[in-house]
Amino acid sequence: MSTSEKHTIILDDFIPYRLAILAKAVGTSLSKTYESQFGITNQQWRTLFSIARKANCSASYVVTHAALDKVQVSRALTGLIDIGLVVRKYDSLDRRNSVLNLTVEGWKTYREIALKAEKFEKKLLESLNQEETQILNIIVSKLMIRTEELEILAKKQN
Amino acid sequence: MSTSEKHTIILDDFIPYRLAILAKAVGTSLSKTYESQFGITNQQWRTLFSIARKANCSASYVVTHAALDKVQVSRALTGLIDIGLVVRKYDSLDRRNSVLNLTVEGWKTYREIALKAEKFEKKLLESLNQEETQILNIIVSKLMIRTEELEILAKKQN
DNA sequence: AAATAATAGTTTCATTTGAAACTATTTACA
DNA sequence: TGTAAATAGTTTCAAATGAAACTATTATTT
Repeated sequence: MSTSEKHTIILDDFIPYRLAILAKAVGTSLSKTYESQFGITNQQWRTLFSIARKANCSASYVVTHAALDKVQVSRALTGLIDIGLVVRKYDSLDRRNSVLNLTVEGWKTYREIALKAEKFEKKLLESLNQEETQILNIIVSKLMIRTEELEILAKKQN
Repeated sequence: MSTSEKHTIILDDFIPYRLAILAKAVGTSLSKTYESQFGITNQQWRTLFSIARKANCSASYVVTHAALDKVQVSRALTGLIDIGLVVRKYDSLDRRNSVLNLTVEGWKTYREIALKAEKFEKKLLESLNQEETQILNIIVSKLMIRTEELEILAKKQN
């Protein structure tokens, strides 16, 4: 074995790479089920789903619950308000906080997209047996936690 | 249960979302281990790794083996050649095809990044037991295949 | 052999992105 | 009370992205 072969990483077997490819493929496939029909971006539907889950929430709530940054949420909201799916008011007790809600049309769109998303997920998971689906969820949770741990470790070394 | 709650998708439980978040977190964490030190982007190291795996390859080879599009590969190569990690010649039998190789410096950088990447993957997978790691690989493969199937099915319906 | 199509790769341009700077409001504290 | 710090959200600007148009070369057709 030559020196150059000692550390040969086969991209196809490298977990971070595999996860990136898979997540992109799944995400692209899913987005096709709503983007053209509803004219909504991934960031917008994540925002929509966050507001659906918690009425009267603020943009900050969306930031933490949709894993978007505040710039993305600000832009997603502008779009959603423009097309009449979301209404924004401001908290009278603290006028910095927005108070977000879905309109009737917003709820309708939300339900339609949610239905499609559920169907998509169901079809995707048909390829796994019940045990695998369960373990997948456990593994994803473990890897998320581990990644955070590694981040903290790395920071300490700087 | 109200109509609006019937199809409540909790983002945190939605597999496509979970995969996206996980892949992004892992990718960001990994990229920190090489981006600053080597001044190399994700696309560039994927390109580097593809060439390391197959000397004298063409840009098209990189396109298929690094899951990048031809624009990304073209730009990654420009950068890698600029900083002296890759040399490009052209196939004398078909001058459209490039013939790519790592320089001595390219091999050195490759080995250093490969070592870091391996360590990172190892640390990441420390959170899983051996069985889980195995199943993870099986699941990722199955989901990749399933996503392709769903894409084909969706296309047929248009 | 000339015209057409196909392939490999690059450049252009319009859009997307995200960090940093900014506005507006509220809180802390001197 | 007035000044500084913090918080919520928006805008700006420069870089990253990707589709489409482009160049260069080779293959195929007529």
